[in-house]
Amino acid sequence: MSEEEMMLQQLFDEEKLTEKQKKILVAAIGIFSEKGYAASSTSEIAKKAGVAEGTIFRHYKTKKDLLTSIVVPLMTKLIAPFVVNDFNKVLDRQFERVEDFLRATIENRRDVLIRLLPVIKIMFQEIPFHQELREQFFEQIAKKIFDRVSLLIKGYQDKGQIIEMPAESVARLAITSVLGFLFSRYVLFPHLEWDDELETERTIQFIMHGLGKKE
Amino acid sequence: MSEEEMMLQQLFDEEKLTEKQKKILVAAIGIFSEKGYAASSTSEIAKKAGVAEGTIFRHYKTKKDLLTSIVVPLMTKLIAPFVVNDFNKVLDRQFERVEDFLRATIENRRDVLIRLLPVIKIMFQEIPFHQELREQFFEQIAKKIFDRVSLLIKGYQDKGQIIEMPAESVARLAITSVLGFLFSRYVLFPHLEWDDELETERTIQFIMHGLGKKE
Amino acid sequence: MSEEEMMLQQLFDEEKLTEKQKKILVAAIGIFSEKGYAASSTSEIAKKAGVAEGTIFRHYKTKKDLLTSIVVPLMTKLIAPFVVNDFNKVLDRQFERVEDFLRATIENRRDVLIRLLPVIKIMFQEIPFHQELREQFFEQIAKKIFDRVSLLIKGYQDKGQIIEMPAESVARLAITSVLGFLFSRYVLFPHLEWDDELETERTIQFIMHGLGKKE
Amino acid sequence: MSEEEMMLQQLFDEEKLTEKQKKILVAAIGIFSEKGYAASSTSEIAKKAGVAEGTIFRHYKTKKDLLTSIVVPLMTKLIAPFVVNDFNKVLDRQFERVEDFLRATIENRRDVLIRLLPVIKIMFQEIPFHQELREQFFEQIAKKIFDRVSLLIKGYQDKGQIIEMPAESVARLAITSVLGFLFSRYVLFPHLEWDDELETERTIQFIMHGLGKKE
DNA sequence: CATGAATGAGCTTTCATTCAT
DNA sequence: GATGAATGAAAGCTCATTCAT
Repeated sequence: MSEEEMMLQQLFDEEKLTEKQKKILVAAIGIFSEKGYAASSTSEIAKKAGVAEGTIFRHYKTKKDLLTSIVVPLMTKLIAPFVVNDFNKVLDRQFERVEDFLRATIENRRDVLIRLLPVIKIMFQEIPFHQELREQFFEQIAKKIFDRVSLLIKGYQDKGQIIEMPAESVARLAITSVLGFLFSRYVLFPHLEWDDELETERTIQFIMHGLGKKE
Repeated sequence: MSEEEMMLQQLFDEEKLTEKQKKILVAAIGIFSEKGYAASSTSEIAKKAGVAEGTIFRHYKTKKDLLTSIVVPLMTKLIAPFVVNDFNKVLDRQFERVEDFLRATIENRRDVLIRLLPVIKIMFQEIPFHQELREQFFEQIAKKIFDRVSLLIKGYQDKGQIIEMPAESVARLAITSVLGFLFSRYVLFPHLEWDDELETERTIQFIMHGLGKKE
Repeated sequence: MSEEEMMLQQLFDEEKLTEKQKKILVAAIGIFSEKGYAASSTSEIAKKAGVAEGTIFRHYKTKKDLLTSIVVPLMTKLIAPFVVNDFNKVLDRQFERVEDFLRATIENRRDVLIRLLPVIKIMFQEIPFHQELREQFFEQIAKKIFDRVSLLIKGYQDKGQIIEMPAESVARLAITSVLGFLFSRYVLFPHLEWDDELETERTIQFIMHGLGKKE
Repeated sequence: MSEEEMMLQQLFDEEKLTEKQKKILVAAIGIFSEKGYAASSTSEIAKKAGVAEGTIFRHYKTKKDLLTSIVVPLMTKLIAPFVVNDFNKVLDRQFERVEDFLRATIENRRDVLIRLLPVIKIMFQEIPFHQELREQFFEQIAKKIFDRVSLLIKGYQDKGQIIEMPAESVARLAITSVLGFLFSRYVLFPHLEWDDELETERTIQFIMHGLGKKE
């Protein structure tokens, strides 16, 4: 329960949740993430949460409401570091070199991501099928993160550290590389042995210098 | 219907499909891809296919069978170029430079990918929830492609074109970059305007040289 | 079943009903009439009809649909004699005296009413709670019957058989008297002993001459 | 609130009702009358009354209890004038002519009826489905009123004002005429324009002399 | 007294699957 | 082979009622 408690705290810290609500959320996250939203039944969630089925519907008007109550706070959480201005200002100046910035970002977000992995999985699974989630994701997350990242990129381009290329393309390439790493590491092949520090470093080096050998 | 016909031909060419079967498959792909497997009903598929509900179950014992009949041929299709030996031999020698190989591969697979996109979407959506699919995917696809790609990588490393790094890492970085591009292009932001040739080139350059500026 | 068969025939003669549909309708009429629409459960109807609950919903999309399918044909049936023109023409001329017309009308509708009594009960019970039924009732039934009856009244007024009074009032007084009789006879006090012929005659005499003694 | 207060006072004057109880009763009457007893939920009543759901069940053991607590006092109220002996004695002598008695009765009861209309509607809607209500209605109301009215009728028959006919029939004809008027006026067509005084008079004249023209 | 969270039985409805035609 | 009516289990959800606070 401790690990789950931490996940809940990460996601819902501001809100006041009763004991039953917590149990429902933990159970729902577990089952949604295991079977997918549509294939999960509220009765199964209730059983796993140890509450009556009616209790779920007292707190969440519909099953979809339950999904939303899980995914939307996640979105807020994910963009948090990009919208907190102080943090941004620090960021810009703190890291002279791109490599340092990348390393810090990956380190910084890694344990949040790991802890929230089940919820992130739900989010990506369900985004294609629920318009409101999709809209929220693109307008709240994608746009905001992109704006923030664009500024950073331009900063580093001005310093001559990053090649001249539209920010869109730079952002796409860098972000997919980082996410590709995390996706491989934690979703596709979590069962393999990973030297996290080494692979992080390799990913960063790749982003900076590619795979080609300089002669 | 022509576009769908082509998709079917791509996927099921060897098998003999009756007219009704084709309609069922096309309808199922459409609905599975739009709503997800679990949220799709066989009655809706039957209606869209213009057949009776019973007809679906005459050809596919269960709903899951229908899913399998759609996704498994796709897997076979996707690895085809990597297992056809002749093609491989050609590949190895044909492209002196990594860039040329990457360019050719992307070009080569792009329209297959586009045409099969709905089915690919279904595959990735459902893999997490169906063990047999997952196993098939890892053992048939991931492993075979990785083996093939490893050989290629070692070849280019021997030629001194690619830096020394374990093939696993090289493969991961290269593949996620290519897939990240295609995913951004065709799934996340298909509505944006893309200069395909230019972005392909940027992706290749990124894989080879990264984002860092050489001074 | 014979009595119920006749009821169904009266109500649904034009439509082709399968055996199961008939059973569902008969069961639904029985239970709706006994407990009221809202207090009846589809599972109880299914059990009484001897079909699976799903079967009900194959034929009637919703529970409300089932209600509508029962009540709307009744409305059509009830106004039938007033909209069939031939019948009307005959009516006008056939009965020289108002008394004869009233007697014929009561006789004519009595067994239809008795047979359809459970459905009529449902109709009046549910009209206050379902707008579409209410609208249909007022526009289809009330208006059409009133129009027809108004003409008759004016005819008899012209012949000097009925006092001068607006048709609305005449119609109201006559109709409520007839319905009041039938309501008392078949709904409120069906368990009392009734001399039907005698009470019919009394009702007619009352409509014509009232309760006051002429000296 | 004033109109509702008056309704409550009419119905529950003897009992001591707390503020919450009054709100519950008013809300329940409103919702029962609008949707019917079975289709009304206690939670909706609680919300409309502005109390917690539990509060309803503190005052009324069950939902049915709430219905009974509304309908039974109504019955008592409705027969009140017929069982108060003094009033009866007065009645008998006060009105020489039947017409005057009818006029006085209609006038006398009209505003009570209007004010209690929602409750009366509930009563008639639910009587068919609740045996205790039905029994109470027949034994308390119907019988008592009939007894009282029979006496009156015989009195007027003795005076030669009413034709010789069994009291049952006379009562039925007179009562259905009066109720038919009130039902048309206040339930079926309340939206039409009514000249109340005129229609009352017409109804009385009809009861006395019928629709037939005397030659 | 009053509250409202919690309950679990029961509701309407959907669904994959079967099978007589 | 194809059909679609029939099934009954299970779905999401509502509700009257209870009870700790």
